[in-house]
Amino acid sequence: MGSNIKDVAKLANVSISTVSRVINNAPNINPETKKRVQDAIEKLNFKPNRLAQSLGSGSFRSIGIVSARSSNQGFVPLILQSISEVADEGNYEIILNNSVGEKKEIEKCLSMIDSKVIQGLLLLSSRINDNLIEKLYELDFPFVVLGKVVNEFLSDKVFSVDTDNLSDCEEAINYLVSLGHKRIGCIHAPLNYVVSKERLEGYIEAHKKAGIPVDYSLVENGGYSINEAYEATLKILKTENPPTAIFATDDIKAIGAYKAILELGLRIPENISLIGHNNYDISQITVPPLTTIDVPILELGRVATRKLIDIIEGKRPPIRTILDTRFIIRESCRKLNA
Amino acid sequence: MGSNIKDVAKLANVSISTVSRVINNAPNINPETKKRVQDAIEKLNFKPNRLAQSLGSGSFRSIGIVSARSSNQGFVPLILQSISEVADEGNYEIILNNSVGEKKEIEKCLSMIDSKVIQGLLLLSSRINDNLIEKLYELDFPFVVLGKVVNEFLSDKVFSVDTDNLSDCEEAINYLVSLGHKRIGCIHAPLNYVVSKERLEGYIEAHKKAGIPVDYSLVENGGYSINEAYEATLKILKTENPPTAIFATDDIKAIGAYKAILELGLRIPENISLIGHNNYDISQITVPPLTTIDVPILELGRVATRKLIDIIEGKRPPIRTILDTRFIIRESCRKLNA
DNA sequence: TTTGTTAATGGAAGCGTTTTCATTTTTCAA
DNA sequence: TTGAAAAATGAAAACGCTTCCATTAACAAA
Repeated sequence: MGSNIKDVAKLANVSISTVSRVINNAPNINPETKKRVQDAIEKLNFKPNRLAQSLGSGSFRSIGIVSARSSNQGFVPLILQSISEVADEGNYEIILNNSVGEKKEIEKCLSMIDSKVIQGLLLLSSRINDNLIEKLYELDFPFVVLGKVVNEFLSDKVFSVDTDNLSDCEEAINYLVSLGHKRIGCIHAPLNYVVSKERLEGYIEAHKKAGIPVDYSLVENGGYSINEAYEATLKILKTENPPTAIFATDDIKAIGAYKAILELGLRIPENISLIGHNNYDISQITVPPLTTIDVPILELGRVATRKLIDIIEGKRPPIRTILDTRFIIRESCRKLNA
Repeated sequence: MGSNIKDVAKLANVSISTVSRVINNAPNINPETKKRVQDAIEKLNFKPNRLAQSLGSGSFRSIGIVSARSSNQGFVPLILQSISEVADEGNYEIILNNSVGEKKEIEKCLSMIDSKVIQGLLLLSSRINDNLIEKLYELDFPFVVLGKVVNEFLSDKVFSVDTDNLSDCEEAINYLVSLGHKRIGCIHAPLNYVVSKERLEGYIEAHKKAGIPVDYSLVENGGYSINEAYEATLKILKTENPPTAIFATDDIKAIGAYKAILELGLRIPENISLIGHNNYDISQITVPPLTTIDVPILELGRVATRKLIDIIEGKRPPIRTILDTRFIIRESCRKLNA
């Protein structure tokens, strides 16, 4: 209990340099010496003090996760799981930054960086005017963004992993259009997040391409909670000329929409077609099951973490990686009668 | 950029000891000296190297979270938020241990402890045969468990924060009984987690007290996912003598139950009454809204984290804290006709 | 043999703090 | 006015590693 490298060195009858070499798997060690040191380590149950190692080497091997950014609560536990997986493999610790509010978030990040606690940062999403991203870029600190960086100067300089939100949302709307829908509502998330804006843009773009004018009275901010989405849906459905279909940019919002639709005595898909996004578990279980877009959340976390570790270790991974999504047709949409 | 305590000392014309004292708010510093040092710190934008501080002081000020324990995915982001809040206040970092599987989980914990990375550990739930708890207790390492410790030797020695699952589940069953229900099903989580077992026990206990025999063909393991709960409910409903009410030990499972019930052409609450547990957002939005039990998740996280920090800092907080839950009657239950 | 290389190891100087102990300075009661 | 206690500060030894540099040993080529 409480042995240090010195004790090991003494027991193995070598210098602490040699012990350090064994610990770090350095080349050019006599196999016999190595064995002797390893035996001593075992015997003393020696575990290197990570703080001392870090101070000596200059790296604590840890990555920070800026998680409060993800408005989407279903997302977080899933992605943390895959991030942990990869971080563990690379022998990195994960330090959480859950600060709420941009100011506190930035403060906490800078503090962790300045005090040498973290070697890299993973942002779980990107914002439209992302001050943190700008700061990190200026500092030349290793970081990866999950999502698109919209700042025109930075967009091709910042490492990111993402899906193609624009086109997958277009696909969803195209599908509705192909079923004959022309009045399609949209419940989106707050637009200061890039992902939210992109999804809305996909909705708009598809309309343009189909030659259908967007009726903005059918487009509502559904906030972050089921309940806000419910309210937003209600609003849309109570417009003078209500939609025949609704696209929710997130399954959780779709859940709120279900509620509103049912409450007004309408049925899905008979009266209203509904599409979600993300393919959370719950989308399979709704009645009827929800047509949605599958996002490879775990893979997103894995790829991003690998990329971040590469950057930290001086490699040059691709700047931007786009992962595929998958449109999943279930039973929440129907063909509109002519 | 990259200044250290030495630079500050030089600029302020004092020794590094004095700078250290200022940083750490030690007593007995001349206010003028202090001012001078603070100015120098500001001027050089000096931020103490946390790793060096830790090595010097022997504490990195960080707590580990064993999170993969929580089978309950809705729980994690919420509680992480409140944990972060309190940890930030106390100037502690949060390091995530998301290892899957008991063996890896224990390994990772011990490794973090041995290598001095963490000063305390928060277990997001307890298991029936909890080897990690035993190990931590033997090591006399600071830790807090969210949930009950059932090992008879340890139960009154391990710090914990919890709610009274047994009695809140009893209350739920009592309510159903008061509505005239005698055949009540139960969808529970895997019983290797204490909380799952307790909730089932509450169900059983209430039956006993009411003089109603428990029919174990109505008790099913609903696993971790909505889908497993759905399957379990289906099984219960298809028994020869199906129940008139179902208690799901978690709202997520209740969602699975909704699906199964509706699918069989039954209605809630007309044909089947349903009660959940935890009062997640979604329970308000189901049709009809779900009667459930509110658990103060955020408060649970806050109290546990405060307790852990107290332990780390040598104080003696109460061994066990029980927080109140609240039975929330909504519209998913009805009185049974005689 | 001698020389040049490479493998294997040790010594010691960091890394950037905290903390103990000693020393100097100040304060204040007698 | 003195002396003891308290306040303020500094010097230097930790803390437990990594890593650079030097040294020795081994071995092959000349």
